[in-house]
Amino acid sequence: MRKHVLLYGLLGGLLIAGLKLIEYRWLVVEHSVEIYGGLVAAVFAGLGIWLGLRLTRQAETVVVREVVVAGPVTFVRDQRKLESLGITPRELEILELIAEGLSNKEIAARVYVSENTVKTHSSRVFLKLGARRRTQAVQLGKELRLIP
Amino acid sequence: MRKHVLLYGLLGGLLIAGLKLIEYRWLVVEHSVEIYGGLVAAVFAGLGIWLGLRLTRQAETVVVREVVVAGPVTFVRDQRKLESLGITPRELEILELIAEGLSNKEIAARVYVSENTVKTHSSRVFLKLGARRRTQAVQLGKELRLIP
DNA sequence: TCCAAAATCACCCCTTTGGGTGACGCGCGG
DNA sequence: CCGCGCGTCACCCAAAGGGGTGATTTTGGA
Repeated sequence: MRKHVLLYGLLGGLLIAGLKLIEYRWLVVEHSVEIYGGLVAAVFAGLGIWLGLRLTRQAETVVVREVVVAGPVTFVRDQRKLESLGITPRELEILELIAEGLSNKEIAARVYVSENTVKTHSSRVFLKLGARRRTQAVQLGKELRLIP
Repeated sequence: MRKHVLLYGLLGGLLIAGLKLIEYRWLVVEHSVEIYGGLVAAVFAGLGIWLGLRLTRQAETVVVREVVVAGPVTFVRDQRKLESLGITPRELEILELIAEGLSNKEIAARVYVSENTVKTHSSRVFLKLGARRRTQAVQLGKELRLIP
């Protein structure tokens, strides 16, 4: 900004000097005042426009438009809810496998325990979730952010 | 833009007239030319700056920045997959209710049909999805973007 | 008007699931 | 050392789910 003012003043001074020269050398005629005024007006108007453009060049209005992008929603387990419900890690594991659509028998084979054990875990987790069916348990588990 | 030029000209004319008045009424003194030039320079410079600002006012730079927002992902049903699997609207409806954790009996009460009908629909939808259990059907339905 | 798809309902049979109870071992902290 | 929580397993029973077949009605379009 200060630089602009200095430049402005310098150019003005040079112009005045130039005009003085012109006035004393070959434009000392009648109506020279009008010509002089017109010249000054034109030059300074141009200078003003240039200066105005200069001043507002960096005055860019940055508009940040937020765009919702379907990003991979990172799943964060709600540990507090998990603890408040008293769901053990094993029970949660069984619930996850239930959510994958596996039967008790398949789950038993997956985690190397008997089907009866899987039934016990699932029964407990249903009790803690207040679910009557495994589909309901899955729905509740997802709602409560216990499983992805 | 044309308006600006006209305004500019008009103001310039008025200024000239004003200056003429000043010159002939009470500023007919020595060095009046310098004063005259200074005035013209100052006024036109101001005018130029104003004009420059005016012209560049609408030169806004819009920066679009994409921001990942964990927004509620709007569910869009995959109609093509639905058709390719030959799943009827009614069957889809039943699948949705299954996904909500309802039993066949509850679904029957909800849609005002017999439990046997619900069983038929669910059986068909399981067949079309290649699911053996309702939990698996739900999981597949969500994967295939048939249900939210 | 007639056909085909969709929707509806019923019955049988078997599997799976859910609920309840009881029991055993293991590890940890009082 | 004893209790407690957790994980494990077993058995029983009732309810729900799933597969198959067959049938009727509704409905939308050729």
